[in-house]
This record gives sequence, C-alpha cells and structure tokens, in this order.
Amino acid sequence: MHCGCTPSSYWLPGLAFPDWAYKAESSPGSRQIQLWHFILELLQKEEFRHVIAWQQGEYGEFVIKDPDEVARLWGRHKCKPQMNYDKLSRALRYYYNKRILHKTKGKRFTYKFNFSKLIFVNYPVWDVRCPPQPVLMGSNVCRSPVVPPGVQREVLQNTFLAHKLLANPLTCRRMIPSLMDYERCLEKKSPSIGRCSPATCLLGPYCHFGLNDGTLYSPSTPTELRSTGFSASTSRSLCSSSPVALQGTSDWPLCPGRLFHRGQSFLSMEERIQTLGQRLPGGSFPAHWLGQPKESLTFLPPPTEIKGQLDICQVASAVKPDPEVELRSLEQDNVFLDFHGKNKVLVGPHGNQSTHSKPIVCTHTTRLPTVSPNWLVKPT
DNA sequence: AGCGGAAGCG
DNA sequence: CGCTTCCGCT
Repeated sequence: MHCGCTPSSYWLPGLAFPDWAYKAESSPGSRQIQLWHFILELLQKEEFRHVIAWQQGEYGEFVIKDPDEVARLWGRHKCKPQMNYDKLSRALRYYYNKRILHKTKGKRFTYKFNFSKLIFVNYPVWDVRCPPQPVLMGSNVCRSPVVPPGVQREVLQNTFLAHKLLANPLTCRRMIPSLMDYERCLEKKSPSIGRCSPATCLLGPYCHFGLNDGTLYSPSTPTELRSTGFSASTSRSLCSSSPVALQGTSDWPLCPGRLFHRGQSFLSMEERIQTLGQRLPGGSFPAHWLGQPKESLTFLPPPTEIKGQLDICQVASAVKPDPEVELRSLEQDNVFLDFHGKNKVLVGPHGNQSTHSKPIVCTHTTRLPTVSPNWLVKPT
C-alpha cells in the first residue's frame, strides 16, 4: 500500500509517538505516517544525513539540504510521483498553525520542530505512573540518532517511559527490575523515596533526571553530551533493554526518584510537576517551567490564549551552573555562575565541602499566567 | 524562497 | 482531516 517502499519500522524500541500521531485508516490496524513523522524518520537515519539533518546546536531545528530529494522520498512514500518541494513545503506550512513546526526565518530550508507540542502534550508528566527512568550510564554511550540535539531530557525520558509504561507496565519491569522495589517503596507511602535501599536501586551516580533547570552533569559526563544537552542515560536507554548496575559514590548516592548530591536533596521532577499541575488550570503548565527558559519560551501559547488573572505558584528548583560553565569552571577554581548567570558560586567536586560543594537550591515565588485549559492540546 | 488562500481528494 | 495541487503575491 505504500508502493512497497515504506520502511516497516520507523521507530526504535522504546520510542513511539502517540496514537493521534497516526492517521486512522479504514482498515483497522493500518496506520499512515504523517509528514512530520516522515521528516523525523529521515532525520533519524544516517543515510539521509546529506538530504536532511538536524541543525547543530539548535533545539529541534533541521535543515532540508536537498529539497528535491526529500520531496521525492515523500512522494514515493505517498505514491505521489508528482510531489515536489513546493507542495511539500505547503504541507509543512500547514504545521505552523498547529504549532508542530515553524520556520526559522532567514535560514533557507530550515524549520524547527516544536517538541513540547509534539511530545509533552501527550505524555504529561503527572500521568507517568512509574518512577523516573533510572540512569543507565556506561562508558559505551550509545546515542540514538532519532533524538535531535538539545531536546530536553525530561521530555524524552517522560515520553519514552510514559508510553512504554502506560502501555505495558510489565515491559517496564522487564527493562528495569528495580522498579518493583520502587513500587513497593511507594506502596508503603514512604515519605522519602530516597531512603530506598541503595542496593535495590539502579539510579546511577550521574543522574540527570528532573534537573533540566539545573542539570547535574558529572564532571565525567562526556563533553559531547553536555553540548547537546542530552543525557547519556536517555540515549543508552533507547538502545539497551538490559539494565546496567551501577555503583553509587559518596557524591552521588543511588536513590530512585530523588537526587542527592553530597547530601543535598533535589526536588524531583515529578514533585515539581505535581505542584505545578495542581495549580494550573487544566493541569497544564508553561513549558518553561520544565526547561531552560530560553528554549521553551518559544512554545508558549500565543498571547491571545493567555487570559485571566495571574496565579501564584511556589516552586523550589535546583539550580546548578550551566554545564559548559561548569566544565570551564572546573579548570578555574571551581567557580560557577548560577542558573541566571548572575552570581558566582563556588562549587565542585574538589572544592571544600563545607563551603563550596552545595548545589544551590532556591525557592522562588513566581507569578504564572492563568492559561486557557486547552492550550496544551493535540493538533487538530 | 517563502507565504497562505482556495479547491479538491480519499 | 491531512494533505495535494495550483497559484498569486512578496
């Protein structure tokens, strides 16, 4: 039905897009890939790197290097031999209003995915009935080609995990045996998940979970991963279904769901989201609460959709230096800038623990716009 | 190159 | 509904 030219599997294990992303067809079970899927698929594949590729360093941005070829491929897929870039680009332009894509102005053939739209919407974090994905970090970091550089770890982790887990918790348990222990922990309503026995936990020493606004990169995190803003855990988890047991360190104890660094506890992602979700109408939240403001603000709802008065929300967030700053700072007396880049902070593995080693945890009161309950909706 | 209206198709 | 086709405009 696809001219015999459609790749049969377009997603790696563990990565799937939600049902609405596939067009329901008359014949049950058959699903038609949509254009943005197709684009993502091409972007995922090494062999099309010369045709279409992620824009280095730009979150969700990609460049169509060979428009004619992309159009040809799409046309082949859709059995539309007359397809060309003019028509394909019209289809892409229809994505603007749906906020699936937008155009990068001034850059030829360059578009940008709105990943918070594509992914978050369908897997709100508070629907994740399983704990955060344990970090499976090893020396052999397997990077998934499907993931664009700069996509927030939480988006990915929650997406992958939520999909898998909501679909089939057993899969999850097979993947991550320690979740059984975690669940038992939850059933007992343990006040502190962090008190789970380290022996039963897989959370590695380099946990990246839930700290998008203050990612805790270990000094040994490869530079390439820092620069992409992409954790080894996520990439690894996409490629391997066998958990890797890791040992904790004194700096990074093994604790699922909660991150400690040198005794300092961080608010987990889930906790933060729950707090926010309860306080925002429709259970939604501004994307920038989940990511680095600069990036995510792009995808905030248009002003017309923000209405009503302001609400007040208290959020405690872990603040850590920018990883690049951290990297540099490690070579310079462990001086960091805080998340806002304003204050210099002394911190680091080699610093004096009593004065230098605490990550900053700040609680700030912020006014949030009251948003329309349906601004986070799937494309129509 | 890029945009978006209009009409049509399955 | 998600494009495809066509096209005038910038």
